[in-house]
Amino acid sequence: MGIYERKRREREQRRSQILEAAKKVFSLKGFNSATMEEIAGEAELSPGTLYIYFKNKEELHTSLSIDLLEHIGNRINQVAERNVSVDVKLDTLRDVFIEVYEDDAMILINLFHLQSGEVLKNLSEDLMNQLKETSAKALRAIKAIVSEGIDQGVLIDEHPVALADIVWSTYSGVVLWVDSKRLLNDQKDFVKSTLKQAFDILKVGLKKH
Amino acid sequence: MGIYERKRREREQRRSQILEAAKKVFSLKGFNSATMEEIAGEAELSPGTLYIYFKNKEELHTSLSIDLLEHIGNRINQVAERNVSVDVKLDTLRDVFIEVYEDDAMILINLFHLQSGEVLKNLSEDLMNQLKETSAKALRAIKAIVSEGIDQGVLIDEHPVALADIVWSTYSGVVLWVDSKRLLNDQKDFVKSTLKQAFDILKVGLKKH
Amino acid sequence: MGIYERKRREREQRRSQILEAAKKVFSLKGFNSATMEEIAGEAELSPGTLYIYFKNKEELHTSLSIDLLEHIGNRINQVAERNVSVDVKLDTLRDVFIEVYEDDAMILINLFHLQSGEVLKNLSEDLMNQLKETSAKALRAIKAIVSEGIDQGVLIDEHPVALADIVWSTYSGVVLWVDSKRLLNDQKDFVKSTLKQAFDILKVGLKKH
Amino acid sequence: MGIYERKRREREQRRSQILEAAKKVFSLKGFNSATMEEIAGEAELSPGTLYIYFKNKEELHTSLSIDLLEHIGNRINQVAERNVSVDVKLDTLRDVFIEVYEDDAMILINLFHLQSGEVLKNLSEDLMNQLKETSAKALRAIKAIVSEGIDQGVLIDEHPVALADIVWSTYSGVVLWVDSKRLLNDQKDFVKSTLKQAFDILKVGLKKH
DNA sequence: TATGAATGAGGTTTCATTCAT
DNA sequence: TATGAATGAAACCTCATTCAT
Repeated sequence: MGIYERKRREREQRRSQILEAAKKVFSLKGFNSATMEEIAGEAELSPGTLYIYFKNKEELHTSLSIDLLEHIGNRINQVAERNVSVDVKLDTLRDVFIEVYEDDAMILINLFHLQSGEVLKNLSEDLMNQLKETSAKALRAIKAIVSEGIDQGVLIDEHPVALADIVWSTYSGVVLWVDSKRLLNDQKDFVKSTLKQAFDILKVGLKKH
Repeated sequence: MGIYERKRREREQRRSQILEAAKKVFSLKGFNSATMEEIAGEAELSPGTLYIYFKNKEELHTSLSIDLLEHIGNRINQVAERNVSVDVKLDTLRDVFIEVYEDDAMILINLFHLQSGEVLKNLSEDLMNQLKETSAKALRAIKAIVSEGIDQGVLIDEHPVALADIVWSTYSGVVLWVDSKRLLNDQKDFVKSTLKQAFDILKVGLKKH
Repeated sequence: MGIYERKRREREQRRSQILEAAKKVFSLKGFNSATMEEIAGEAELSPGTLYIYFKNKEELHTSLSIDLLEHIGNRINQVAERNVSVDVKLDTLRDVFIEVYEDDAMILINLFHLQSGEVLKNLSEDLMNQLKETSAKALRAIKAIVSEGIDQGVLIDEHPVALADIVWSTYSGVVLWVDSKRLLNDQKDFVKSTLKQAFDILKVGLKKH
Repeated sequence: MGIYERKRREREQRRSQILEAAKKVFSLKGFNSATMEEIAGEAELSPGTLYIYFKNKEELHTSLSIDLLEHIGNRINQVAERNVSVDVKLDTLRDVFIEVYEDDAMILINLFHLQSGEVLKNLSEDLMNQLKETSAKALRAIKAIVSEGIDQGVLIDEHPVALADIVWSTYSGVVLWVDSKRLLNDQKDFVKSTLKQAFDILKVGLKKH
């Protein structure tokens, strides 16, 4: 391995190290209460180093979101490309959503909160584009499934982009709301079961009757 | 009018004056970027005065949310009490949601963001309870409609509380997501049309087949 | 009773009412943490009213101190004027000090803390003079006893003013120190017993041998 | 000198720099009127830097007191360990007290004022313990001298802890009272002479007759 | 005289970000 | 590249005091 390659890997590894730490701290404290110093400490690095790899706090946070979005997009694409019926695909999509939630509940919640304009203001154009693209990709993956259903006459005859939005909205809505209900009312965690139920209902609603 | 009554009205009016200003500034800047000084300026009052009427920034923000939640709850109750079929009630519920969004988009968005635990930490127990209660009330109103449908054998045979959660989740999900899509992609505002579509699909999904 | 006389009495009573409340609150919270609003509340009056009777917070606090100083001065004078030996007078003086401490520990402590220049800066010249005079009066009363002892050849041959200062210093020193020891070390209240002991030792030290 | 050692020294120096500035400003204005910004200015540092070295204003002030207390404790211990008579030790103790006053009058006065519970509220448990321990150490040093005298039958047969309290009380009492007399009556500074006199009297009072 | 809502200056503190080493 | 001490702007909030009623 050449010296250049080794350097590149080291850089890559540092980046991951920081992202891992950031994930932990953001999950625990939320965006505003998390401090760069704390993230640096968690990553066993100094605050200054964080700024070598990420332009600012917003970009660090957004990078996390992009990574998760990318992961979600990939998983959905896998579903879309499988050689099964649309009906099964919708069920599998639902299960992917649940699985992602189970893996990384807090980051997912933060991702949906990022949908607030407030955090997006300090992003560099570059990262903003990346975020847009990754987000769009995930949506396109959903749209692919929906489109297939429409083409086969299985799903209702609507604009597939709009339907994909509704699928995604249902996802974020359930996650945010049921999670916050837990905070407000000290209830148990019903996110998974509610997600399942919501998507079962949604599937019926989407079907041509 | 007695002096006592006049004083009470003046107080009430000051409070509204502050809430009105806060609504404007929070809508424009979001919770964190909005400053108490700016809100005070907008209300043509001094910063100190804000703290006579509201214990801190969080409580001022939450008061806005409570007011809106109360309004929503009332509107839903009106729907629930009408002497029409469940089918019509669901359509009217959808229209109420759309109407509320049209009246006060930014505050509604802030309300849904409040579902993040971060803002809830500095609330007095009193206001917290008020928030919980108002929130629960709105949910109960939805549940009433759903329960009626279940009892009449029109809607699917599920726990009405869970169904109410799903209805509300759909609402918050669509509002947050489609709004953020606008921010991300500079698209036009599709919230209203998407809300309509989402609830039409949801209604079908909820129906017994 | 004429209307003028009644008004005067009412004023007097309001003043006492405020002083009483201030004593309570200052004792509980100390000078800085006590707020004018809280004192007003305790006196069942409005904040504004306090400023009719006292120019500012410092003057209100100082008025309390002056009242206590006056009381101490009177009690010492009673001792000085009694027809008993200097030896007995010194013992009685000691007992007066202990008694005053028992009656109003916190105000006495505040009085000694007032000896910090910080509180004295906002006083009107008028009140400052009053404070000086009352303070000097109490000291003169002690000096009278000490002088008598010197004249009779019972006490050591020193400047009586200096000796009076030492007596008073011992008083304030023990009260402040033993009280703070309680705060620091959660010890029991040894002020009274230590006062007794300190003055017994002091008496021996003052005596001509 | 290694890099680690140099860094440590730099840190140490910064700390001293801040303490020095704080001493100046607290002495001039007293605890409440002194502002962190002013101290920062005096130290030619930014306000934020102060908070790297001291948790808050109270801790900065208390650190000054602890340093002085430590110094006093050391000086007394030197006296206690000398190979001279108790009588000489008591005289030397008195001279140490006077010397400390001469070196740092204002900080000593602030130290005695710290004995007010008000300032102690924001202290970390750690610093609180440090304060307690340093304070106890100084007292123990006095107690050692007194105990020796009691054991040798030179001093009166009392609990040495109580006697140490009385010695310390006399110190703080004279310093605070005579200093405040200067403020009140614009008198000259009699603290040193009064201290001398007070301890001479005290010594006689403590002696077995 | 009494009220008490309103004022607004000013203080402490936090923390993202920089930069000399 | 990595460090981490230093920065300094800016925010929240308090509360003594005022003044129109």
